Amino acid sequence: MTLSYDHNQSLGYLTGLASRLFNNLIASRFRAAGIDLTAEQWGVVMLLSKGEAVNQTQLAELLFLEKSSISRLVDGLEKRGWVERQPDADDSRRKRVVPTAKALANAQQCSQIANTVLNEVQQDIDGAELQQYRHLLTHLIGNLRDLNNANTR
Amino acid sequence: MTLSYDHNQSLGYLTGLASRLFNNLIASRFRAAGIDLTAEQWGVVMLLSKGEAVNQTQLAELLFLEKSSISRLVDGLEKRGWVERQPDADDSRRKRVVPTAKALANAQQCSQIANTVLNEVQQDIDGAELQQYRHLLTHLIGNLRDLNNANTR
DNA sequence: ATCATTTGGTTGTATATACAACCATTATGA
DNA sequence: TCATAATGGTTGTATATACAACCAAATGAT
Repeated sequence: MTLSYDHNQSLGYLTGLASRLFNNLIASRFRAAGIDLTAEQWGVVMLLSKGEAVNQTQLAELLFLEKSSISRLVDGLEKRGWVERQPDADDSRRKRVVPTAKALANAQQCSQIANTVLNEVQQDIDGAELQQYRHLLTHLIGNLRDLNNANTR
Repeated sequence: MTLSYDHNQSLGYLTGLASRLFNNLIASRFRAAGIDLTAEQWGVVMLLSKGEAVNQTQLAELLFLEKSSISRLVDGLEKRGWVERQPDADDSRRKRVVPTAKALANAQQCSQIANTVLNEVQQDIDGAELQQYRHLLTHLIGNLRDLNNANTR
């Protein structure tokens, strides 16, 4: 059967593949360094360590994830001792997600590993091209968000 | 805490986000068209419909997925009636994964939907830029594959 | 003040995926 | 030919994620 759709040229497919490879690589580097953290979990720990988020709703907004996904991500992090859920004094529905001492002690090293991976992946690519690439990627994300929202509403 | 790592500029994070948005959008368009297929499943049905793969090992190679992931993907497709597992005459370990009549009848429409999504996502982007982008993305995937393999071996 | 709505989170359920252990079958080499 | 290795798949287990249904607390409108 002949289909006009060409998977290997499809941005959707290529992007998904790159994403998986990225996450796998980060996870395996963390593992090798004795850090029990997935790429996705690192995103959360990072935001919390930087103080860019203090509760789950904020995490969901920053990471563009469903609140239920955040809930489970935080479950995993709590189980592994990277974060703790604490009650919020102002609003008892809210839960403060606080990085533990372990998180704060390891964030720097994790950050370095993540940066190293990034540098290795980009090593043979021209900086200006990369800038251009990131710019277009961000643009695509904007389009995708709009299209997804258009469907929902 | 100050970390050198900048998530919102990180290719890993951005790529993962784009990937999710892509898959969600495709899935929701299929759903809207009454097609019970995820973006990932579409990849399999597409390869089978085009005759680019006939067994699970080939699917795994083309999609860069673990054989166990393919196994489950095919389970889902079989359950929904898109494919059938058939014994291979030459090698009884192998299983032929054959698209059903339903798959063949719907592949064209799926292909169109996937193409439409792609076009909408890229609509306001210059063709040459897009070409450049895809080229770099493919390059990045190559680097990621090398790095992942270097870790494994 | 009261009732309806919104908000912050959790839980049930389903798919996507990796990794490791396993099973059966085929291929290889001594 | 027989023992060993390689191959093709499946299954157990764990995480990531979406969506829908749900609960409790806070907000708002009358």
